[in-house]
Amino acid sequence: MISDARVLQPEFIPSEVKHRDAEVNTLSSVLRPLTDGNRADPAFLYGPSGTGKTCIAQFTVERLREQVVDLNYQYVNCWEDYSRFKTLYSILDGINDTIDIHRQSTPKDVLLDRLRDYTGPPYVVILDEVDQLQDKRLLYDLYRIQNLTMILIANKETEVFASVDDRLSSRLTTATRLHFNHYSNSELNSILTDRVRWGLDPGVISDGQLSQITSKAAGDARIAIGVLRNAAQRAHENNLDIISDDVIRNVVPETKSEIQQKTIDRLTTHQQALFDIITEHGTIEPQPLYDEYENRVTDPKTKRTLRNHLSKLEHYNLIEAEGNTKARVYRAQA
DNA sequence: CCTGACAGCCCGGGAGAAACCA
DNA sequence: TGGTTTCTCCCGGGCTGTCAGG
Repeated sequence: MISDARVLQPEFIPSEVKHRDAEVNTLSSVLRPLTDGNRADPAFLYGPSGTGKTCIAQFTVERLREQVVDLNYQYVNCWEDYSRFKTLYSILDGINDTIDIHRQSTPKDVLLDRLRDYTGPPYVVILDEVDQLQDKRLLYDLYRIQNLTMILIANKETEVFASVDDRLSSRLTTATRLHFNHYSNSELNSILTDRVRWGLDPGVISDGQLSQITSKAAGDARIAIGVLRNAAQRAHENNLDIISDDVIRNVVPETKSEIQQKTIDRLTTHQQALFDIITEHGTIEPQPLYDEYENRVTDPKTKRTLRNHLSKLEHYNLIEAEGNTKARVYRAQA
């Protein structure tokens, strides 16, 4: 059934990408100075999830690396490394300059100094989910590093620029912006067709079934590929020779909640409790929310901390917060 | 009432200095 | 003396109180 599981994984980067020629070309031309050993202006990739931002960034840099003799690059996910320290650490890690600072008690901002002292070949840093970075001033510091080229990735353009101070935003306005739209159904279809050809045995899934998957994916390649992967896995577990319509139908909602669950798993128990209460109620006012939280959790945190958690949940697009002032209502994401 | 910016507190943990011990 | 344990300091990060503002 499955001949190559790798190509069905979300982090797989194909050796050629489809339907993003324009984006790849634009990004390549932005990065062109690197071929002469110079730094390139920052690029800013934004658009909804599953539209290929991360993939195209990595693909383009990889391809450039094959052409350019000397080029360092590092992928940083700012969701995981959301603090200034972690992001810097991760960036330094990309040039193997962290051997002697595996520790915390290094003098303040020695990490940034390190980076300033970097004199190697051009260094490209991909900052994914950059809107999750808690201290955006870091971007300004990074911008001023010689020889460092930034590729920023986020869902919404405004999320990043809103919380950035003026010095940086005036500079970032010159950054090349690339907007990624949802894939059309036929684009998704051809992406899936490739994955099927590379990853599955011939004949296990029909064209009609692929269309069935893409129509459920709403332009999100991550969902489409995830459904394909789960369907193949499920069919394999059930000892089926081919993927049945039933399997696909069952696996669609599972895959969607699986993707959200990945986000939820990264939350602390307190954050999860808040999230659970809000989802169960649909909408809820602050006070009842606090009350219920206190009932549900041993060793509850203070209201102040809950507000921190809630704004984080909102930032992660797990909940919505309506009304800025006393009419505040928390609402589960549709 | 409720929020969000700001600042300060505390905790865990690493590092280097200091103290201790054979 | 050399090796080992303890002390002290510093950092990042989570949490909280305060406070102005809606």
